[in-house]
Amino acid sequence: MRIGELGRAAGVDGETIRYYEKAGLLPPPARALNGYRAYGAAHLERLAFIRHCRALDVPLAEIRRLLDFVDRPDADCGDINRLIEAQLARVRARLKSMRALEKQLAALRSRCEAGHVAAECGILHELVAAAHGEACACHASAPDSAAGGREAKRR
Amino acid sequence: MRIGELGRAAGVDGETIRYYEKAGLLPPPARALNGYRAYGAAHLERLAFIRHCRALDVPLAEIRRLLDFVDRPDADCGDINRLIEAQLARVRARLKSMRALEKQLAALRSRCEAGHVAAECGILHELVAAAHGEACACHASAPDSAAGGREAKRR
DNA sequence: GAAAACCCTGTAGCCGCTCCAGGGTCAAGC
DNA sequence: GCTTGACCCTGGAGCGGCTACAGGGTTTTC
Repeated sequence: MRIGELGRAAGVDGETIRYYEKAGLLPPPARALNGYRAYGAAHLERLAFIRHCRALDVPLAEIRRLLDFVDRPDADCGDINRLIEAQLARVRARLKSMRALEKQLAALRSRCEAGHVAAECGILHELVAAAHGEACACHASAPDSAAGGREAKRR
Repeated sequence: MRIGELGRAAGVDGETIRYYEKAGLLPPPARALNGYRAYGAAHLERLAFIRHCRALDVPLAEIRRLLDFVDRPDADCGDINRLIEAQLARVRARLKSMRALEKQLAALRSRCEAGHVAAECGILHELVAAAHGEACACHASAPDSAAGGREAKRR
């Protein structure tokens, strides 16, 4: 099948499929005489796997590692446990900071009644005051803000 | 004060401060004779405000709008309510999908006992099966994946 | 035989930074 | 006077995970 068909079957945009190919997640398919990519059932399966992992918010680099296990079924899979564990830890950390965030925002929301002018806006006042560190719970537990990644690469 | 001092005072990297200036969030400061940026107390206050909003995960574009209100204290602040409301809605949507995600991952984690080989790995099997759509709760409520932004701009 | 739908490659854009190259400046210590 | 190190400058590239577009070619449908 061609890229559009594959995309519809897996619920993925064609450009994204080409991106996965470039990123080394999908093997380059055969080409028809006109140069069009020609996919088979195996590609659909692999693509569905990738999408499912992405739905679990697993980064592409880890999906690549998972696919390695799929490709080498006799490898030891102890790492898979660790990988899932790490992903779970990431998600839980993010959840925790987001719950704190929600509280902050919910508290803010009720501080401004309609019809005001910015100078008297409770929300704005609260934000400015909080920025000074008064009564501010969220500086302590800020959201992870990109959370690591990328140490010691390049060059 | 110079950029390093400001950065230390606000807990922000100097490069980030220059980035905020380029992005139009911090007004360009005066310059010393040697070309060094020279900041005053107002800059520190504004920077602290920005960081506080970022801690609330408010996107820079919205912080820019909030700063407009700070700068024009006589403007109507009805929009601020809507802005906070929108941010809260974003956070809650993301929370919801992340809770589903956590469940999925936690369920996965117990599927593989150590010492296995990839071909028999419960996690891998589960992922592959789920990708086929069998017993998969997470396709229905996938994480927001970049969540919008960017419609109808450029050109 | 023209229009619409599809495909190709390659490149640039989004966010919010972070890092680097390749310079200049300035204070302290020898 | 000279080195060392800390700081500062500009401009540009990089991250992840796509998405969009320019500028072409092909295939299908009317």
